[in-house]
Amino acid sequence: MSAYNPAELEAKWQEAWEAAEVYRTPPPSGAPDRYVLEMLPYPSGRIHMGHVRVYTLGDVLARYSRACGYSVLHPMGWDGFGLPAENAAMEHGIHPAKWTWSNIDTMRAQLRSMGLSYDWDCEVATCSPVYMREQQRLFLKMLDAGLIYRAEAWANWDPVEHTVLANEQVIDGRGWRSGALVERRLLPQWFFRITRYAGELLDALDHLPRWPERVKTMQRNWIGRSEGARLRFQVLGGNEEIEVFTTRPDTIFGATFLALSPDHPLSSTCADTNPTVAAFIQECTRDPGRRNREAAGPAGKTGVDTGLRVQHPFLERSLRVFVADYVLMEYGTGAIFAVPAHDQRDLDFARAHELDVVPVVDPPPDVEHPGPDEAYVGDGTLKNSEFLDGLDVAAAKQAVIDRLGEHGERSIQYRIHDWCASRQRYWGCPVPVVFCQDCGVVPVPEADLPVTLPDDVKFDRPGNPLERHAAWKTVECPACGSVAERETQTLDTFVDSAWYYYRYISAHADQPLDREAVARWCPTFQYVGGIEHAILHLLYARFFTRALRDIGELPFDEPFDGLYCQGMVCHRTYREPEDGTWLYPEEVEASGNGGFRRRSDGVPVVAGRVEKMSKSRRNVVDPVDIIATYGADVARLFMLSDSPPERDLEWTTSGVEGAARYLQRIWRAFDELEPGPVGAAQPPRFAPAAHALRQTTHRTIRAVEEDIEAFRHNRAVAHLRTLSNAFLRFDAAAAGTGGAWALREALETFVRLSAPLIPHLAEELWQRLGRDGFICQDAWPEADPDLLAEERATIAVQVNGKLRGTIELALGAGEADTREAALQLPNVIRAIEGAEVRKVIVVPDRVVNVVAR
RNA sequence: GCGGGUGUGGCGGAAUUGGUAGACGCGCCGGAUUCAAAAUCCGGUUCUGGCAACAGAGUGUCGGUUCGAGUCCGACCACCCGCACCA
Repeated sequence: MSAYNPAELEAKWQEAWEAAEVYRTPPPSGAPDRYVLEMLPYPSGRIHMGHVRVYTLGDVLARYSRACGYSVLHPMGWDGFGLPAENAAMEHGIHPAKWTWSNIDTMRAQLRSMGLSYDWDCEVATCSPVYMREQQRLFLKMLDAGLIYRAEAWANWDPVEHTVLANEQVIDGRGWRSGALVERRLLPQWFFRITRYAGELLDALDHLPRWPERVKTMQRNWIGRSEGARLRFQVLGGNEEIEVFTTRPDTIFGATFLALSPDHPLSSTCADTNPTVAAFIQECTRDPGRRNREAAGPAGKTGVDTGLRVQHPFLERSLRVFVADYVLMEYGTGAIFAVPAHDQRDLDFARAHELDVVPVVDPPPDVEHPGPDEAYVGDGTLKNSEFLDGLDVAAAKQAVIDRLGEHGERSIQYRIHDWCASRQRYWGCPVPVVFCQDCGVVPVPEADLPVTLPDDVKFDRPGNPLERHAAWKTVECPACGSVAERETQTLDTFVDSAWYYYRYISAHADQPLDREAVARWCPTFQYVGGIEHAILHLLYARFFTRALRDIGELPFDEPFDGLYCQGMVCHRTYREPEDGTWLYPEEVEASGNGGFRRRSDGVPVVAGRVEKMSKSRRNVVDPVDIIATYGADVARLFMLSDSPPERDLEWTTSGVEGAARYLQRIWRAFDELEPGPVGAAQPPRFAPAAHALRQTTHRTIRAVEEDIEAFRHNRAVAHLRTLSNAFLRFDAAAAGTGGAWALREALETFVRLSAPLIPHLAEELWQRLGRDGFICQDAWPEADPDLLAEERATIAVQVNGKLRGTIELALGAGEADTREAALQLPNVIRAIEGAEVRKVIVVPDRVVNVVAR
């Protein structure tokens, strides 16, 4: 007997798998196809526990699916472009390409050590020239189709990263990666026309039953559909019109003024002649922090009168026009009509500027009337509104829209904006166009693709080195041959990740997509990844799929049939007591009585909250160390045990050691137990103990398959442990007839069921059971229905709903027998003594409830 | 403010969807083994009372429906997440 030595055993099986190419994607065979996909990693240089968790989840599904007879595609790749490579270049003088490719090599080896069943033949790195070429081809096709355009736009400028950010990448006014306060700059940018698909992207969410509800909710909110009307107001004494969007056309008679965004074109027109307006606009531009941020009460709303007046569409009255900082250019038309009585923001502004408040909606009688500084936004009955008087809000909206005529029409407004996808960075996919003095924007010809990045760049100062690279930048115009300039902006890395999962299938194609292969595997059966991509990446991928459909590359709409978002991997934080610096877990040990102390000097350590593993808090455990110490199977098993995959998981030493102890015990059990010979015929009869083991075996099959399919891996592990508990205490010799056979069945079944979770150990145990071939290529066992059924039922007996005992009867015992047996329980007799039995409820095979008083 | 989620032993979590609350594990306690320890094995472990049989309480709080509620309904509390001056 040998000891369980994961390092040796895992290396051995990884080599054997590779030599036999067991994870190669099978050619079409008539078997059903399944595409199992996990979000590709950024090649930071080291895998972390979050990777271990996602990739284990995906791998379990891939392996389980193969066992169930599916042809499985399970690829992996690298999100190769991105800022950390440039930061590394600045800090350490390493070229981003070299840094990235060497990180990819390291991480590939680390992923291999996890025993993941990838077909590396499909591997894709988004920073490879081939990927760039195909992405640039797609870019030009989309540009041609009008799905991409270039426009001067207010951009979110990250002063730390020296680049523009998409709205989605600005969180609380700060860059999502740098955390720097974002500035506003007017720049020419490339946009993807995602708004063209706003309605479709929203409606299609209703047809994604295997997506988490919260992700769909987040996307719905992000797309932000509002129904209402567009209204045009004629400016008095001029020929301009001001167009506004409103969701409350019913309140038009309560409108007391109009307000323009400081960024509204008309605001700048006014500024030309009106110094007050000019000063106000300048103030707003200088301090972007004052906007996009809610400020409560009248003090939070500033603005100035433009002196303009507009005509009310239904009244002889005219309305004043203000420029107000609470009106956002980014939403609707950048102008509003203000109804202070029924909109809190308008009311705040009106109070600050002493403007009229005209209530036009009476709350229903049972609703409390709002205070003087409180706008009423609920339903009610219209008043002071001419032809609307007496209507409710919904009817009034309809009536106003019907009467608008030339003044406006029904309109649907979305919150989502076109996707600003250009970045002023080096390490990204170049936008394949050149600018020519005479010809304007000219696409790079097909034959000249890919536009690659120059190698000879320096990162000695901030900004985009492409702009400073004259030799690279200067080109001949493809159209007229005169001197032109390359676009120096590169694409947001979210463009790369918006379609990589199609490229896996097309990795060797000389065109962006291998349509036949894509049609075979897509949409993806299951996508697994982090919730942090709920909006950005997943929305872009959904958009890209539709865009590709519309340029004729794809025959379907949605990329991912199923989506699963796993929880974070967390760990307790520790701080040094005096100066509060964070301590790594390996610097800390338990000091008994629940406390912790520093390993080096025994000084007590302050134990903080359990938080997501992060380098800044040092509460990280390196998967490479864990795999070296305990093995990949232990790491995988621990990841799957205890916590349901969608919840956060707390990494603990005792937890890993528990998983390691368990695998050791299994290892020993396979040495010590004595199952029957391989391939022996099933005995005609089984002694009771053997029969009971078989029942446990077959019930475990059913339970584990249900658990894996429902992503309840923690339960699958619990059920496997129940099975192993059963065979560990099983004595084949003492069991009698069929004992050895039942034991072999239990052990083989255990190996089959656990193979998706702990693939290396499973192979080894399979071999030691005397079986040939790879378990990872073997079939999932089938549960025998006869063994799933119970023969006897334990029935709870209650008196007035309180449990007083249980009786055991043959399954299917009649109501009368059940009732009689229950009433004979001494405990029941005692409990109903002196009371009158009024009713006895009998649920066969389940429960008896005696109602007595 | 709007939207979504979660709340069960000391801890992670189970509970066939209205029918024995606490599966499985971590931790802890006791025992065996050992000169001793580690490892391993056996037993116990929701709380309170009791040697025990057993009794009482118990799934965030309060109420309701029901023979019976962790599960269904209503109100509330706490925490977490997303969005947020979105007209």
